[in-house]
Amino acid sequence: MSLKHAILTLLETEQGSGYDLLKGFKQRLGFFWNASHQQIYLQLKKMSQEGLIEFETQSQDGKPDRKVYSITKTGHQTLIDWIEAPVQVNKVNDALLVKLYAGHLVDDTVLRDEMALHQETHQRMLDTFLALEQEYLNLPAKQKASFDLPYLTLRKGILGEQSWLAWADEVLYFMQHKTHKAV
Amino acid sequence: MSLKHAILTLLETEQGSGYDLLKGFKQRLGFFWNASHQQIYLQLKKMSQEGLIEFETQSQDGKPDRKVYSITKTGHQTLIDWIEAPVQVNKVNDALLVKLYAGHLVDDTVLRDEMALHQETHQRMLDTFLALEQEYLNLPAKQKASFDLPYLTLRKGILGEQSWLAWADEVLYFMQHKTHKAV
DNA sequence: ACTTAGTATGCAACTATTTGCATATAGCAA
DNA sequence: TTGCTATATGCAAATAGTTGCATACTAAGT
Repeated sequence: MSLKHAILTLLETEQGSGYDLLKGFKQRLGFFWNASHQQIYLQLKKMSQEGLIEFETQSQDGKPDRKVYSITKTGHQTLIDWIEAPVQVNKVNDALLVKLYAGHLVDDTVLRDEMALHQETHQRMLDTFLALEQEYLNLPAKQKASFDLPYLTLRKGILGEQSWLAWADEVLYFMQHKTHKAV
Repeated sequence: MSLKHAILTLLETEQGSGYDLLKGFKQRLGFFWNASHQQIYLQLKKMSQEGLIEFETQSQDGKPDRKVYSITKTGHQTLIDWIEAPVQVNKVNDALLVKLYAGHLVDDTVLRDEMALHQETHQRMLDTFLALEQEYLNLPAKQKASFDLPYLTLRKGILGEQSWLAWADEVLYFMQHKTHKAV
């Protein structure tokens, strides 16, 4: 399980509430780790029971209390131990490819429309990543050095999306070609 | 849930036992859908209760009985309905990237060793996919046409692995560069 | 003789994730 | 004033996936 370790990673940089972590997942780890708010709040509860993190309650006017979590020494060591133990190569379970595999069962337009939808999303993600890359590249050298490892994860996002889009071009080219023949 | 639909996809081509499906996942859908034997047998049981598939028991000498499953009309329609309804863009949860993100907490060699391990696996996968591609390209035109959609999924595997390896080169180059400076 | 890999199926317990519900306030736009 | 987005937290039920165990026979290698 790595949601635990992803949370520890975020809290290692700075303390925050469940809501802060949710934003952290969306903005900082979003292209390689996804988690819903339900998952995060439940996990935070478990982790504070295990002593990996601790929290302080901040009361606020009108709004519900904010629980600000921070990492403990045990949590810090748990994170290091996890990083040092090898993990399995990531498993892929991609429903779109299952659909394509069985695509002969449906009309071509069905697949083309769905491919186009996914293409838009991936293009938007690539644009976001490229903008983040520009931000990074414009930083002064000293700050750049402190974000070097996160930058490498961003590069994964960029290369991954570019590869996805290159593949989509192949698929859509092929489908148009096939349709022309059929007509 | 798509394990159900991945199974229907395999049974749509030809009937088979749980063990046959396990091999089908490893050989045919392995680079975009992974499932353990425990998952498959349980799912087959549920799906036959739902009427999506049916089975015939074949007794064998010495070995346990083989249950040969085939898709029903309901199952066939369920698969088509699923293909026609859009699915979400695939979510990524990649532990290796979480590790890299928090990599400043450990010695550089830890990350480099783990990257090298993953690199080997991805290289082996790419080699397998390229061999499968050659097999496909050497088929006579008629057979080629009947495997065109599965071939597109194979292309995804090839482009994906090439992209992964290109990224790994960036990461390892960066890490060596950093080490030289530190020494 | 012993071990390993392959064929063949399955249950049980646990862990992880999704979906739906529930509450409560504030600001902004149509 | 109605709806949408954002802030802020959480429970409950269902579904999905992993890990460990269990059985039983065959064939090939050491």
